Amino acid sequence: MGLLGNAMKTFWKFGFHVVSMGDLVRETGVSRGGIYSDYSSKRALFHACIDHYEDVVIKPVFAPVEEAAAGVEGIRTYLEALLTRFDTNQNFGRGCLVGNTFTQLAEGDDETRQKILRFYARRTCSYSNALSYENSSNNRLTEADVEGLASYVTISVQGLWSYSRLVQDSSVLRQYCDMLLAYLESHLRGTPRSNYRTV
Amino acid sequence: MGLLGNAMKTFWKFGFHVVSMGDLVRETGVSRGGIYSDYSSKRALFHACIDHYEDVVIKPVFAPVEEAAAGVEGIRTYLEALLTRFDTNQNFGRGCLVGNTFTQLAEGDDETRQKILRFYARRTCSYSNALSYENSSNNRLTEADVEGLASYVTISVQGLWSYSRLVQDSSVLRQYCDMLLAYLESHLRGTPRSNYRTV
DNA sequence: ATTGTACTAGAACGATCGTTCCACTACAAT
DNA sequence: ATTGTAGTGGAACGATCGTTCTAGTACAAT
Repeated sequence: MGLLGNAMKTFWKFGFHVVSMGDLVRETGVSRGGIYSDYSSKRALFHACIDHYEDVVIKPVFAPVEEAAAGVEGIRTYLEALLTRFDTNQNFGRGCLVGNTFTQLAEGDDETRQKILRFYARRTCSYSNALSYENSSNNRLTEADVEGLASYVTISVQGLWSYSRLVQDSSVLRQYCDMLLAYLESHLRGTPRSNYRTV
Repeated sequence: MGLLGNAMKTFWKFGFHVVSMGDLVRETGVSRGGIYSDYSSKRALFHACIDHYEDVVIKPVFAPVEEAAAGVEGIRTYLEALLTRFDTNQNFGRGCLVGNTFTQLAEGDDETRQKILRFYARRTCSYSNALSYENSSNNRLTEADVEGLASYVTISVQGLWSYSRLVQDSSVLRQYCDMLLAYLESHLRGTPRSNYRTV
């Protein structure tokens, strides 16, 4: 799996401050010298892990949202994949590496903070595109409404990831996803507003 | 403000692992000996801080949800109070002490984990009671639906607290609350389902 | 065969950690 | 006036931290 992958897993599970270089040496199988020849510091390695996390963990599972014609179904596919992970993978109980990180940001660590902000901005932008596509069929919502809905999804999914770290089985998470998706559909797929007004 | 209050603030802002005993001495104004005469360890102090947090931070602002006839309005009042805090207080940017903590739980720290689980169980139970009261006027939802809705609120509010740590102004949080409350109302206050079926 | 590269295990560095201890002070109770 | 209590500032403890360094090994390229 490699240095980066194993380091990512370790940070993901325990958090930056809890993980020591000794832990990393043990979990990655790479010596101290080997780690420091590739990364200048524990923090630099951690930043690389965040990038790696977005590439190998988030990107594949998030891909359905980023398709041109994603719509609510794209978001549904994403959430289904998340729930499957929670059920079948060893990833259950870890939450989201990025989401975990910003609850333990040291003051003044603006580089990490900016990294995280950009991460969430990309998610929200993708949600916005997906929902905008869905909305384009009947234009029930204004663009501002779609943006608001996209932020709603970002924050809700943050809650979902967080909570997945705490609970033991995924049924409550599954129910949460169903309700979230029903909410999106009720906003986007219901009878267009104009019909309500003119009838 | 006292030892407990200042220690709580410090842990809240930076997280358990980042805060050192030296930080606590500086921030609380109490000497090392003074702290250790009251609490057996840093961890014991932290646990006391979580209890103190629930008492002095959560309980007052959460009270409207726990009233007998809370309903969705009780939850609205709670969320409004949260948003006001985010806007006016120095608490902005800290998130929730409990929510922050479980993203950085060390493996095997079951005592803290149980503390956190109980915290969220109490929130969900209160939401359930509040929503059950609202539902009692028309019994639109089953008891199981009300439970599901209560979990939905718990997870959503977790997302809200988390995200409050990241964003700079509260407008996106305010919008989130409005949408969440509208969702609750649409489930509880709409025309009873039986009407849809018989008409 | 030699050189260079990449890596290893682990010693060692200074710093800081949580914790304990000590001598001392302030002050209320007797 | 004496005692007891509670707390102070700060030294000191062993442990562990992130980081650097050294000596040695494996192996591909020349």
